[in-house]
Amino acid sequence: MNEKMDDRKLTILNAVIRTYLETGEPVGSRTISKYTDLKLSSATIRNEMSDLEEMGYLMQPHTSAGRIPTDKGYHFYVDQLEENRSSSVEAMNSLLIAKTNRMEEILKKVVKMLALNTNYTTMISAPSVKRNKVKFIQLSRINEKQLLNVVVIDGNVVKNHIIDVKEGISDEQILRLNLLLNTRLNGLSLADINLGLISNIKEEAGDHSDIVSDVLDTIAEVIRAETDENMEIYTSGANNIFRYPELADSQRAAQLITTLEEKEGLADILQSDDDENRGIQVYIGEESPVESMKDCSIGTATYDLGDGMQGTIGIIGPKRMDYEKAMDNLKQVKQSLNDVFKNNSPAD
Amino acid sequence: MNEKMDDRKLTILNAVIRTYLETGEPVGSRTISKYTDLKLSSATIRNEMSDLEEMGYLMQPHTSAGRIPTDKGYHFYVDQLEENRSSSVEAMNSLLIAKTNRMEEILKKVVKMLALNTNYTTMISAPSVKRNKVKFIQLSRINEKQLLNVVVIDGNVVKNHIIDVKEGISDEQILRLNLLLNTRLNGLSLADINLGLISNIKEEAGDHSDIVSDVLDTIAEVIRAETDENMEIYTSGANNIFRYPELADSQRAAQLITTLEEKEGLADILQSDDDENRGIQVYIGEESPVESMKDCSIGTATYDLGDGMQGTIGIIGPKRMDYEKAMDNLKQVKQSLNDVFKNNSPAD
DNA sequence: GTTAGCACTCAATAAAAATGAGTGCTAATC
DNA sequence: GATTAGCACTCATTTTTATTGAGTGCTAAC
Repeated sequence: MNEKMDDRKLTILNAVIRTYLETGEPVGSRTISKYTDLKLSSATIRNEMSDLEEMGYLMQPHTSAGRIPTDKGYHFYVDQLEENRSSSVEAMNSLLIAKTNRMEEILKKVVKMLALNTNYTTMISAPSVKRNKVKFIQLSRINEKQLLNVVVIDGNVVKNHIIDVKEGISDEQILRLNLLLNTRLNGLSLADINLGLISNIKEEAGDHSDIVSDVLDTIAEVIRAETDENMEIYTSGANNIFRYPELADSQRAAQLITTLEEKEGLADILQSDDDENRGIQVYIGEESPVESMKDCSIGTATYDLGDGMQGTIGIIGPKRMDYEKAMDNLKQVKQSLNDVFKNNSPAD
Repeated sequence: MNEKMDDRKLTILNAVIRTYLETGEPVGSRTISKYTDLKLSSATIRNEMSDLEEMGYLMQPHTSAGRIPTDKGYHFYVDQLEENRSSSVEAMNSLLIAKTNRMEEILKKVVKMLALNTNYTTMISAPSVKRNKVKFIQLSRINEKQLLNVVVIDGNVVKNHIIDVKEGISDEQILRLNLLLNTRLNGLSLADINLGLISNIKEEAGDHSDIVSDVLDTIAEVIRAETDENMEIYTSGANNIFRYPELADSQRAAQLITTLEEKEGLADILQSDDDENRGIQVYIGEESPVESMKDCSIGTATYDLGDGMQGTIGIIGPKRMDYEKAMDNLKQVKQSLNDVFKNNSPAD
């Protein structure tokens, strides 16, 4: 009963999976008997496949159909790939990326290119730093009743906000506030700015403590914006799900589209989990953290721009996706992003 | 042969269309005979419908089926509505909108709410001004080698950019540059900033003409970004297309999704066409400017924030959309947006 | 251990029949 | 002359039945 995975079984399992990836149809014993080198009759294959089914790698969609891989079967296949692969995708045209220097533009371009290359749906999360520190604060006058407040944090993320002031404020007072805010807040992270410090600063600010509140709100907002929870995420190639009949029926498609549009739970997939950044992660079927993607497979890779800034790229496809291609592409994009930003610090 | 549209025909036509809007099924004579007050037999209705078909308002999908409206029929119906309608949608919760003050957030929220309310796909274009003027320019030092350049234009659209400087620059020089740039450029539009002016400024800037170039580039970028061509557009409720079988088949759906994702041609629909801003525009079927929406109807309304800032809201649905509801909602959102911004100048 | 052979299963496809909503036309009625 | 009842006819849709064929499991022979 409890069979052991021998060499021949392995060959057959791989053949079945690879064939299924191509065709999307259950694959029968006769097909394999012809497809492989090992000259075995369909009957023998049949016995082996029966064993593989018992072992949990294959299954039949119904009594008298060929076999298709189970999630476990896919996983076995993917793990195998991961070991002895060498990327073969030609380098992405880095120039195309380097040309524009707005982070948002780059990410959109990358995710689009990836979707185009792979014919799958893709997503990318904007890089976010682990511990964001305030780098620079600037208040300046726009007119009598309005001030412009600019906050820059690590990674040159800039946030501006217009503050309405009721009573007049002199240029000198603005200067003083600038000095105060910068000396007290620069280099601090969100955690460092505690209530004691805040009331301290407000006291020093005197009349204009309300402006200080406003500035602090802005700081909180920009740092929060860079945190995992409301991570910026871009997607592309949603239409590609219609290439794969198993995902294209109204029910599933509507759910998927909704997920992608609302970006529900995508953050869960794209959070750059462990620092043990071991390359490429693959979620197959039920393993997906997101309900609407239980029929999909998802590949992710984390890219790193240095200074602790990192984000994640993801590819979403059917379970019978071309894992080799997907993984190669992920690896490639990851590398390209790392390279492009090595000597480059683009501002948003 | 050439019948005239009398009162009874009109009642019947309206009945047919209204019924079809509900059911999506071709509607037969017997249904109408029961549905309307005018006590007529199915046979009579049949004759009238036959006339209406000849006149181009109705058609049969196949020989022995009920009638469905033609594009012309829909149009007749919609035009009729437009005349004697009084909006009945309860006011959108303006507070919800007013709370946040980032334009982008507002638009996303509005378009989402609209999609939720109507169960159609919705879109909105960010308000753009016709003639953008520079309002405020600020250069400030981040550190030894970097300057932060902030440009504010009409409508409080803010753009910032970090400039790398090779050689050192003194605080005094920065002050001088600020003065120079502001005195020479404030209040000017893109068209006003010509080559003569540019070389003048550069000359005055002396050593730091390269910084001036950088600043000018930023100005060009921000003003260009606000122009019609790369108008910012937000969409929501793409998943709603799956509610309507006539749009939900893979073919059509994939095209629609692609259009929405890439925002191909949406700008054409949302351009706030004529200043003769006559309320609500409806494109039915073939009238759509976008290929993938030839099976849809599109309603648009232009909103106006004053100062010549205007954008457009749009609703995309099946041809048998609930025009009344859609138009009411458009009217309502338009009004709300106008109201909310009346005393409010949010910064992006 | 391998394979040929055979009975059996079952989704998918095709073909045939039944249904029923709706029409157009004609002749009778108001 | 407008309205209506009645009837034969059309045609998409649904239901039913048959046919096909890929694939399996099992057994017996090699």
